Amino acid sequence: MVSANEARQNFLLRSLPEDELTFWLQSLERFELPLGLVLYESGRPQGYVHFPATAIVSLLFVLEDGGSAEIAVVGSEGVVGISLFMGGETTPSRAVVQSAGYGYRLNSRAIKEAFNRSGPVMHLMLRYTQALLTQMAQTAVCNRHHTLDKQLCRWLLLSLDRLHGNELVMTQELIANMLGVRREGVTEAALKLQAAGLIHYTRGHITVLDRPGLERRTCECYGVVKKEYDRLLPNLTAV
Amino acid sequence: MVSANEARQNFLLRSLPEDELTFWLQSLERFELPLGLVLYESGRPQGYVHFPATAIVSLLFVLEDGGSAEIAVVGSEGVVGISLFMGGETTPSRAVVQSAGYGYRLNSRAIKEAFNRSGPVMHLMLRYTQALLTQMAQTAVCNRHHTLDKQLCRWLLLSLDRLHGNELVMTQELIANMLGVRREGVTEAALKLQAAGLIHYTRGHITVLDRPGLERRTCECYGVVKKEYDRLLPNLTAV
DNA sequence: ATTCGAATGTTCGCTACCGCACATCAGCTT
DNA sequence: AAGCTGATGTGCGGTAGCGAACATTCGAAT
Repeated sequence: MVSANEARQNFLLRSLPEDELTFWLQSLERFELPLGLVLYESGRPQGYVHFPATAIVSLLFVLEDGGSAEIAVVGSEGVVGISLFMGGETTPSRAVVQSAGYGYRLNSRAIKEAFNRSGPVMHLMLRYTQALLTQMAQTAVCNRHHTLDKQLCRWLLLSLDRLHGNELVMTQELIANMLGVRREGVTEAALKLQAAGLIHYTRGHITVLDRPGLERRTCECYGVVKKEYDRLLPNLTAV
Repeated sequence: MVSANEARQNFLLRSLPEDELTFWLQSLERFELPLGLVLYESGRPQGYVHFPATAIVSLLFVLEDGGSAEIAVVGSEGVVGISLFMGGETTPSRAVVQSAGYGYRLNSRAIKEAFNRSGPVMHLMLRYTQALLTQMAQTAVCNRHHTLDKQLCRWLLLSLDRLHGNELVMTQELIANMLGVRREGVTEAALKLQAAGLIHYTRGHITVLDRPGLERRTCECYGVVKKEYDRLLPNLTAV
C-alpha cells in the first residue's frame, strides 16, 4: 500500500483524477529499481507497468550480434510497459534501470482495467505514449545525422531532466551501450566535454558543471523532444 | 461515399466491426495520393486521418539543416495521423507519399468519436500504433548499426510488402532522403544489388528480381518488424 | 597499506560514409 | 532527330567512428 503523496512523485500518477488515484493506491506497490535491473526482456510478457519515482529506465533494442541502442528514457514523468495498455502484451525491447532509485508498479490487470474504465486515464496514458514515440523517432534521426559529441550532450541532458541533482552514476561503458557506440568513442567525447568545462567526471560518476553550456552544444534533438513532452504533458516541469 | 468493399482495401478498415465500418462509410472519402504529396507537415494540426489503399506513405523527421530520416512507412496495413486519436493533435514529423496511389480519409472528429465510442476500434488502432512504434524503434537501431547495403534491402522489402507487384517507382535521390544518406551512397548500394542479380533498375523504376535473395541480404531488422506486425495485426498477410 | 579489478586513456590501421565536382546517359519534349 | 533535363555513375580527399590491443589509474576490498 502506497500513500497518495508517495505516488505523486510520478507525474502520470500525480495527473490521475483524484478518485482514480485513490483506487489505484490499493494495488500500487513500491518497487526498488537498482542499477542494471532488467525490468522487461524482449518479447517476454510483462506482469506490471512501472512508474519510476526516482529511478531512470532505458528502453533498449538489442540486436542478434549484441549491438544495442537506447530508443528512449523513462523517468518520473512516465511509465514503463506501455504495451500492456496498447494491447500488444510484449515488445521487442528491453527495459533496464539506468539510474538506481525506486518506483511504483501496478499489475497488468489493474492497469488494463483502469485504462478501459476511465477516459481520462486512457487519454493521459496515450498522450504520454505519443511523447515517448516522439522521443524514439527523434533518436532515430539523431543516430543517423549527429556526431557522438552532440549525442552525448543530448543523452546527458535527457538523463539530467529525469534526475534531481546534477550527478549521474554511470560508467562510460554503459553510456556506450545506451548510445550504441564504442566505449572509446564515449571516452573521447567525454574528454572534450570535460576540457570545455561542461562536465567533470571520475570513475562511474559524472557531474554536470555547466548545463546551459551543454544545451548550447547539443543538437536540436534534445529541444525538439523536450518541447514535445512539455506540449503533450502540461505541468510536467511545474513540479 | 465509399463502398464497404472499397474501404476493405485497407487492413484496419477491413478489421473494423461490421457496424462500425457501415457507420464510417458515411464519412470516409476516397483521396488521391500522388507521389510527393505532403499529407502532414511537422507541427501542423491535421484535419484527417488517412487510410492508404494502394499508396505508401513515409513518415519523416526533418532536421533544421534539411537532413531527414524516414522513421516508418505506412501502407494499406495502417493509418497515417495517429496523433489525432493519441491526443496530441500534431506530431513533429512529416508525412509524404512515397508511392503514388489512393486511400481513404476520415475527418478528425469522426475518428476521435469512433475511437472513444468503440472499444474494438480503439484496441485495433492501438495495436496498430504499437506495431508502428516497433518499426520506428527498429529503424533507430538499424540507423546506428547496419550498413547502407543492408538498410537498402530492408527498405525495399518494407516497400514491397506494401505494394502489389514487384516494381517501385522511386528515384535514388528520394530513397536517399528516406534513408537519410547521400544519393551517391544509394547509387553505390543499388549497383551492388543489381550486380548480385537481386534488382534491376532504370531511371526512377526499381524492379525486384529476387526477393528471397534480398531477404537473405538484409539485416535482421526487417524480420523483427515484420514478425511484430504479424503478431499484433493478425490476418494482416492473409489477404 | 597493498592488491586487484574495473574504469578510463591512447594508439593504430581500417572502413563506411560524407561533400563536392563532374561525366554520362535515358527518355521526354519540340 | 536534336536538345534538354533530370537521373545516374564516378572519382576525389576528408572524417567519424570501428575493432583490437594495450597502458594507466582510481578506489574498493582485504
